[in-house]
Amino acid sequence: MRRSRSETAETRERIVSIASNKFLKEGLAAVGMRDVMSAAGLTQGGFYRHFESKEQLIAEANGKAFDRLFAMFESKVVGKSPAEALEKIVSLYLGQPQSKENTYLCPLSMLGAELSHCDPQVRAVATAGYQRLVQLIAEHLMHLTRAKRVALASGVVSTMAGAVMLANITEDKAAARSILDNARALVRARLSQGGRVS
Amino acid sequence: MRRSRSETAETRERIVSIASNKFLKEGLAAVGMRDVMSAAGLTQGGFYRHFESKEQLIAEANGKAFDRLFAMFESKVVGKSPAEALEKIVSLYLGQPQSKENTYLCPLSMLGAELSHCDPQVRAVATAGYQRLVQLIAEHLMHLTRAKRVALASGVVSTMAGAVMLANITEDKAAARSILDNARALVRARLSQGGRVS
DNA sequence: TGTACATCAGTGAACGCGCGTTCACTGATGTAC
DNA sequence: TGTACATCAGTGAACGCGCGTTCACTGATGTAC
Repeated sequence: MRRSRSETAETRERIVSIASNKFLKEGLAAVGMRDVMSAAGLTQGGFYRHFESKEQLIAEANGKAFDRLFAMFESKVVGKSPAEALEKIVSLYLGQPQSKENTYLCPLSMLGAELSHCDPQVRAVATAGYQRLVQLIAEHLMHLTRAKRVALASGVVSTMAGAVMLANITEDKAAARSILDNARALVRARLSQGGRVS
Repeated sequence: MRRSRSETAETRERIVSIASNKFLKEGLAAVGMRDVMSAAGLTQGGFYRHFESKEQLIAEANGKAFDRLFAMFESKVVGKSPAEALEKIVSLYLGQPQSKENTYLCPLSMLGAELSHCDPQVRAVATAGYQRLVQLIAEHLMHLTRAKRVALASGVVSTMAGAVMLANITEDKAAARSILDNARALVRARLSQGGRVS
């Protein structure tokens, strides 16, 4: 039975949102269309009224995940000094594996290599998310040329994404924690020298 | 038709070796038993004469990938000073996405999050590989207590694994290269200050 | 050492299953007059 | 504003497919005497 425009739009958003959470927690391959649709209170067949394919849903779900992540970062950082903001962003990013709510997760670290086997549309979303993360870090750095800020931020993002990914693989919680702590220490040490090479 | 003991052992090794390459390049989910067996010149049914399940093959294939990687590192590093050896290992690790042969790849960066959804056996192999990599880096560091060397090495491994993972997602080769270069610069800067926090 | 038998590596068809996707159908919503 | 019709969101069965795994069978290898 046909739904109103607003209902249709809400349903679509709900599907993307639920899919986003499921993909981030269970991986792209492990989540099927039936899983997503039934979690949204719908049946399988309705999926293709909203999306062309699973790949399209993956692309949109990851776009949404990035949007949520950055909105959360910005909300937690308003009014802070650049140094404090940077510290906060790093803490929030590295806190992903231990966060209780689990609602703000980064596709780069949660899906990682799986993204590299997706179609160009999905990879473009992932690459854009990566660049946005680098920009966010870079704009809180000081005393450097723009190019050097971006270069430093890029390294920091690699460290953070790698640490979260590795922490998720580790079953031992203490070991996972120390991976995150060590990444944090490395980032902090590198940032506190302000990009200088000794 | 039954094979001799040595033939059987060779066949088993060949299957693991081929599986290892395929998993690293295509991902765990994308590689099927038929793919592996036919690439080894065999038919699907024979698989279960050698392995109990796909998960067991994944565990052994990743174990083999780590063994190959570390053997390669050691062979390229013999007779070098600790500092040179460290530089070489970092270069080799970060060179994975651009290497022509593609025979020495690290499961951590090539499979990443996919490993965190595997069974405990596979995750244990991945965790052991991670620790081995940390040890390898740590033992080439100087002027620090053992605990500090391990902590620093852990951060370096996060950076390298993250950078390779991110570079693989990026379709633009120049962008991928700069991710790797920036990671390398960060690692180098951090190592050259010898673990000090300024 | 030679013979008789048990073992088992490898074959290829088949199993059950869940996947992504399609389809005919329903009935409320949107549109045209 | 009211009526008649077209649209289309959602349903649930069905499709084809490839997956991991099993199985009866073959025949060379290994073992026991």
